[in-house]
Amino acid sequence: MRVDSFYELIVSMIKKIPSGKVATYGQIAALAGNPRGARQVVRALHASSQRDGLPWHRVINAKGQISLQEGRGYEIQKKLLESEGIFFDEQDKINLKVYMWKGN
DNA sequence: AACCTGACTTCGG
DNA sequence: TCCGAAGCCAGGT
Repeated sequence: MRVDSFYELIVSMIKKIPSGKVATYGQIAALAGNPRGARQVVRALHASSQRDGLPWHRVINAKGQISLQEGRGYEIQKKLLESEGIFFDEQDKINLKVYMWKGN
């Protein structure tokens, strides 16, 4: 099977996101070495969410919102984040200034 | 090989 | 501040 170090890197970065914090796709991509690879992060998530074991729900878009649509996991992700103590404002947005993971 | 698609990001009006 | 358009990258058809 084919393994890109970039892909592996993405997965390991996601695993490092601490509970109660979130990271954006672009941020993860940058940490993995490709600032323009946000879409590849999405791909990694799709592939790994099945295997379970990584906090896919802590990855959101640059606006601080969940990118999934209702009935497509949106509610599940929101619930998971709230259970970790993450607060959503009136517009269902997360305050990145407070919850964004600083990386490591 | 060309074209389409996606859990994105950024810039300009 | 909000919305649309363009840019980006890689895998699937």
